[in-house]
Amino acid sequence: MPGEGFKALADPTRRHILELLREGNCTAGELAEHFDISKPSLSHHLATLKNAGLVTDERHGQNIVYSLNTTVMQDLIGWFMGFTNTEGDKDE
Amino acid sequence: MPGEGFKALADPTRRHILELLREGNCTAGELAEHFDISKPSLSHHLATLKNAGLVTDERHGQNIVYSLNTTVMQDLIGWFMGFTNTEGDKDE
DNA sequence: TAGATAGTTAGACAAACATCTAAATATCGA
DNA sequence: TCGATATTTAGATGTTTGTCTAACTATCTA
Repeated sequence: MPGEGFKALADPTRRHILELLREGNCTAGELAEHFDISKPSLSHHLATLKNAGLVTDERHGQNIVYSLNTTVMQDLIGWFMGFTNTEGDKDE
Repeated sequence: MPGEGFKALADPTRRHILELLREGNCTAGELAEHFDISKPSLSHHLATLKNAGLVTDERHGQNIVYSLNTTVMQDLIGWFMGFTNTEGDKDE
């Protein structure tokens, strides 16, 4: 059920996090440098993304490195794909 | 700015409306038959979708017919596409 | 024009959400 | 083990969201 994924995508900060992660893995601190919100707020957004399965985290010493989970991203894209090429489903 | 679109997609009822509209245009009343919420609530969801540009409405006599706006849908898909085939952006 | 039907707008309310500060946990280095 | 650094958890607060009922607007038909 992709519901959590869509809810996670509703917030612009979280979409921006995903865009940053697309360029490469980041620690929570590195991500925080890109935003004007407190670290606890960012941590909360990361928890939301993790809960939705969109990112994974892994501790490396003092840092926690976040990575994109493209598999779940693909699932969401799959939903959208149902809205493209609908002509093919009908009579054309 | 696709922000409104993503927010509109965050609600399961609204996603279901889009899925129904994908099969063909519907009046507000026809859509209402598929949900257990009041008509004002549904109307509010339709207004949200319309505000996001995801649907258009047109009055036909007593009825108001809602249609999918696939163009805006494509814009959202475009955002997702940035997350696929990222290998191609790098070294492969 | 009066009544019925289709749909929206207005206003209220509880639940969910984004944010903050303060405190806690985890790891590293001396 | 002690202090510094990185990050999360706890608790509070203001805003947004989804829902409702009641009332309103628009259109059709007799």
